[in-house]
Amino acid sequence: MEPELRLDDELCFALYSASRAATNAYRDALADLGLTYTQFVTMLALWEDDGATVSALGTRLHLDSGTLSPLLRRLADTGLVERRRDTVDERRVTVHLTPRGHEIRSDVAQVQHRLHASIDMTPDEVSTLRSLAHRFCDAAGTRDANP
Amino acid sequence: MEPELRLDDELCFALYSASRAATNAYRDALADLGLTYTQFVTMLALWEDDGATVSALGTRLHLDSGTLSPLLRRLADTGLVERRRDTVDERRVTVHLTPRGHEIRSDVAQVQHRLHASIDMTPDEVSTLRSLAHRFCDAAGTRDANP
DNA sequence: CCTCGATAGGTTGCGCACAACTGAATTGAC
DNA sequence: GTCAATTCAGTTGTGCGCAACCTATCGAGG
Repeated sequence: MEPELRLDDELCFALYSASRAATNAYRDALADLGLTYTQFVTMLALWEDDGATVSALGTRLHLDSGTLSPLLRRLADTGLVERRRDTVDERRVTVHLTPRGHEIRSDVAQVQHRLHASIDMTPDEVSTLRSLAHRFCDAAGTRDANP
Repeated sequence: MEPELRLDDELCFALYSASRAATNAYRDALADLGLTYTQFVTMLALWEDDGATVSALGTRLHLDSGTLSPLLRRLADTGLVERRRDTVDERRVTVHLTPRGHEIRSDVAQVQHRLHASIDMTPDEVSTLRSLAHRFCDAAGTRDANP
């Protein structure tokens, strides 16, 4: 007498599978550049906003310091970014691209272009999927704060 | 001179964000039932196919034994499933729902129903998003084995 | 000043995901 | 029948993702 609960009918499972499929599609190409998937999206955020604070990156990527702190340490270890304690407000840490961090941008763009081309979906489908995913994000992200 | 590389234009980031938003939406309700998100989808698979082998679950969920082995151990520890070494082929392990594993199905169905209702999207949008996500999965999942 | 609350970033612990590997069981070629 | 290749589940190691917690710093009110 249960309603559905069919795995393939669940939107959440479709998104979960699609997200991991995307991550896996990127894995090898990004590994050649010494990046993981999350490090890659963090670099995307930094190419848009070099010198952002850790919390600004967290807002942009929906990640908290528990994820970002060690991730940024690894990006610093591999020489792609540099972390500086803000002199005005010493609680803040700003993240800056190194020359090498700027350099790999074109390599990453190539990887992107190659993977986009290999996906057998029309531009319309891709566009619809992307905007619906954003809509879902907004709809699900509105946490009800009922006191 | 770089193409785009805008975070919000990237399909992969939209899927990655949406997937995590879904997981987060489920987290609290599932925690009340003693489940994590991956354990929840594993239970969905088992309610469809009780007694499946570990590798069958892996195929269904796109997960490998490195993820499933410890996960199934935890589900066994909490008394929701039982693992049995197949007597015919002793390499195989079959996973069986316990009475408690069957019991919580209705609770999980309620959680699902509640969360589905709280998403502010039309049935059409949900349906389109789900089928496009499946399409993306298939398109990205086809790994090219070029020797 | 000084305290109090809020904020920023870091650490710890747990549970995924996945690669790489291990060992046991089975299958296939001969 | 024997042995090499394959299959299956499990283990190890790394890197997220997130909750819970910690410390240091800042800002406002007294």
